[in-house]
Amino acid sequence: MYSRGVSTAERLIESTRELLWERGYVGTSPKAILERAGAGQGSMYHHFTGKPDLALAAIRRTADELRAAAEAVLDGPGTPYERIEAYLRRERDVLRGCPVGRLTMDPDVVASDELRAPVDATLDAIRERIAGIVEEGKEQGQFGPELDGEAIAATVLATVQGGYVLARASGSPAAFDAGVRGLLSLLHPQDHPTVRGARCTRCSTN
Amino acid sequence: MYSRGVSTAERLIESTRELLWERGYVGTSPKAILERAGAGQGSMYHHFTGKPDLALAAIRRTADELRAAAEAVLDGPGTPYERIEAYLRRERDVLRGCPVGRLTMDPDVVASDELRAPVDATLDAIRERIAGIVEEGKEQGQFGPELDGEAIAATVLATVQGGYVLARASGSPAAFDAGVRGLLSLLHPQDHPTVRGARCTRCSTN
DNA sequence: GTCTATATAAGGATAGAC
DNA sequence: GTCTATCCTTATATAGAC
Repeated sequence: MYSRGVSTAERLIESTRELLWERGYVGTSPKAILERAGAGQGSMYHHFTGKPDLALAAIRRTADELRAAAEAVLDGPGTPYERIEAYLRRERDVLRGCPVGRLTMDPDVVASDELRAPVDATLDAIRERIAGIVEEGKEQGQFGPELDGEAIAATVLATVQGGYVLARASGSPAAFDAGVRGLLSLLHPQDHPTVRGARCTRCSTN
Repeated sequence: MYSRGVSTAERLIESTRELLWERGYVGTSPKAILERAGAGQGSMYHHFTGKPDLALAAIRRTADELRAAAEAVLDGPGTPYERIEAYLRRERDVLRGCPVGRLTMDPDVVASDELRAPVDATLDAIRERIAGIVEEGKEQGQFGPELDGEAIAATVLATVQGGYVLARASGSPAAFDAGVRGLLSLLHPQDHPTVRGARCTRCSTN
């Protein structure tokens, strides 16, 4: 329960963010939000028109935060491969799942263009960023020319989002880590010792 | 609404399966189930002890069905690569998501060992089957020896589960297809024209 | 076995006092 | 701005008639 020096509206949004992450939209009631925020009914309906309005504010903030965090890693130092690896291995509370991705399993979120928009925008932005990095890697010869940036980016993002599913199903982060490891092994640019300068046409590195 | 020649218990289970797929566990009420099944309160509490009990029957059936369908494709004809490709490309109603995987985003399902068990068992069985196929492919030289069957299997499954997330976020199956395409391009065993029999150490095919 | 009450709590929102 | 009181609907379950 938030309290010190923070506005009530702020506490409502933060409590909603937590509950949306833990229980999703359909699983989160105004009552639960109010209890966690330490506020009464009146406060919520004073600052927001209702549950969807408050959820929208919470989702927007969560989506923006996730996008910024992902882009910080992707725009960090290192080769294209290293930046993708950094993204895949970045610290995660795997069993909690993705606070943005989980919303796509919420029927009421998907049914609302307004609630779904921030989710879509964030995943799409990260995907585009990764696609660009893959294209960079192709230019530098780190990735083979047969790779399609957009497709690989979708695979990278899907591996993360699906990794959460496998981890939560088994109750252990191991499957998430395995999925990431598998993907990195497929992406890995290796030294290709060839005879007499012969070049592996697939990998296009020497 | 089911009716002809099917028992009430059967109609309750099938209605629950549909609703769990559409709205998840927390989003599905006994009332909605009864309406869809065309049954009254009494019938449900006669055949089942309550919502969790009915949901368990529904989840078990859905999990068993999915497992059988996946294994049918994975045990089909073709090379290891082709069988994995067949699994990845098998017909799916992408925007509906995975009826089993989506349950991992349900707080009440994950909180219950009993409800989570069939979900875990099914995903795990498919993963093991794929891992075995990858190992087969390594023995046959179709996949490089540096690949780890368990890890690749997790990547394959995660790409599918995560593909649903991306597709539902964007409201289009395109991202799912892109993720699959990306993964297949990474897995693809290609002819490696080399000079003077030089061998690409990564791909271990000629 | 199935139905129609009935019961208690929770979901979601409004009204009006302070 | 915040609170409490109140409202109507739904969620989940029980009781008892047929």
